[in-house]
Amino acid sequence: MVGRLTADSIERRSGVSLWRQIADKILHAIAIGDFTENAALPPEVALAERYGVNRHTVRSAISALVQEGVLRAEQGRGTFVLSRKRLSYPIGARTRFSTGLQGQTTERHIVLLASSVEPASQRVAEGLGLARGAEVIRLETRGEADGRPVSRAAGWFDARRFAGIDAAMAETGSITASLARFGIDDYLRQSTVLSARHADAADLADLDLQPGAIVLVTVAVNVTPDGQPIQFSESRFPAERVELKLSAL
Amino acid sequence: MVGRLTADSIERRSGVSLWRQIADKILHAIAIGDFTENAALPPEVALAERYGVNRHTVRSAISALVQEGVLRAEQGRGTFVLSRKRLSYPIGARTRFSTGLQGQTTERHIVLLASSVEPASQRVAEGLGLARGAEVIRLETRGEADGRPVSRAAGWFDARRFAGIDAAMAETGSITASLARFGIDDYLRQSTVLSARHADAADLADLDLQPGAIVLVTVAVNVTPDGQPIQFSESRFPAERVELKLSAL
DNA sequence: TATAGTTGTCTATATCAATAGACAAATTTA
DNA sequence: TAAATTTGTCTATTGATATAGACAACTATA
Repeated sequence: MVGRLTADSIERRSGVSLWRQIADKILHAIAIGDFTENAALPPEVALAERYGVNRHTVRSAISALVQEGVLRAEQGRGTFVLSRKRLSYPIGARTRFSTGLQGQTTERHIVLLASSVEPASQRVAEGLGLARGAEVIRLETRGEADGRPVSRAAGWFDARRFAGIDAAMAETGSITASLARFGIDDYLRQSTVLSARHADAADLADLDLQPGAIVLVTVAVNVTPDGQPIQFSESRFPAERVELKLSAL
Repeated sequence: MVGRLTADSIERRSGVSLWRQIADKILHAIAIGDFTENAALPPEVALAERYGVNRHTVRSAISALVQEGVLRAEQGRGTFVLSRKRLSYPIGARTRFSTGLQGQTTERHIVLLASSVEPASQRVAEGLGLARGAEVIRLETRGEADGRPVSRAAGWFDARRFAGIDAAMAETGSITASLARFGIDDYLRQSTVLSARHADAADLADLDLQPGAIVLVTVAVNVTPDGQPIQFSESRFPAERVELKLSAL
């Protein structure tokens, strides 16, 4: 029902071009493992027939994916899959960036892109249990695994309790390690709200995506084991490279 | 960072038309509550300027949303928001359709669209702990709340253990009630894998969506309290109407 | 009752997206 | 080597997308 390169799923006049839709389908098929690495895609004429479009339209889709580094086309031979399956990012009671991707990647780390002190917006204040306008520290981060961006997040912390967490983050490259410096040995994911949308210009730049890509968005609150909110965050994941695995909390 | 009608987020040559991107932005802004019901949208010229596009392009976006029933345009007065915020669909250890939407809707139910007996595919077999090709019953369902489709799911059950569950489902309109007839008083969500993609033709028809819409996809396994798999399912949710709230398992 | 502000309609033009067909170039297979 | 298969390139045409400008129609307000 999902994922196979099925015929019945191309929409015209949708505001999404046919080549983009076909590119998305190929990406999805690769992501769920329909094509192993180095496998050959069906020839262009076959794909065109399957989707009921012109061969040139299929070529547009393929060339976009070649551009993205997902496929490699060889004249006379065929078109081949380069990239691997989607990463499976676990979300649970103890959601941690690095440990979650162990086994799937050889290397991963978090980069601190920017930090600032600002008054809490309505939703941040609610999430952290602070008064609206209270000072909070915002950390803008990007998660990378094997050299590819896999997440882009903003995290907010009570400025009074966590003064200097930006420096700690820059030094350690780890939220968990930074919180440890403030006496937080353990923390739990209290709530996660999930949505999806098209990537905007910022996402495209931050996550190295091509226009038209989809991002998964999580808005979450982390708390101490006794239920005290310590972090409010909004994270964006490239849907073509990451799926979220919801594990037992 | 997210959600406001921001200027910096329109991509050209993306395979997604500008009017579709703007329509998505407006939908998102409504969904996260930037516009309350009956609120007026900024005038077309203002939106055009904000996004750096022609007024006619904004009009295309608006007319698509009027078509979808999200907005109402009145000549001389303005354009107004009709629809409410997204439903928040809870996913946790005891994910149940009806109870999860209580409080947010006045009415909700599940419609059985089709059922069949078939050999288990690789992934269904893995999910249910059966041999590949073992007989399974597939139930195709649609969840509706206040008359609007909010989910479209396929569920698979071991045909030997749950023979007749299709009839029970048709009669009761509830997975929980149907399972109860087979002695399952309680069941837990064991795993959920989440992804997002553009809606395909089937989604458009089933979920009453417009072309270009995004769907959230969950693939889940439900087990008895002692860990025995009883249901494998794949559900699709319209991202413009539903967000997923991951609660404690 | 003017006037300003807003949506609705029309014409025209340029660019992107998609189709159609033909043939070249490279590789594999018979 | 010849034939079949597959990707690459080119020309031409059509329809959708986007821009630009002008003005009509309607509403609210000064």
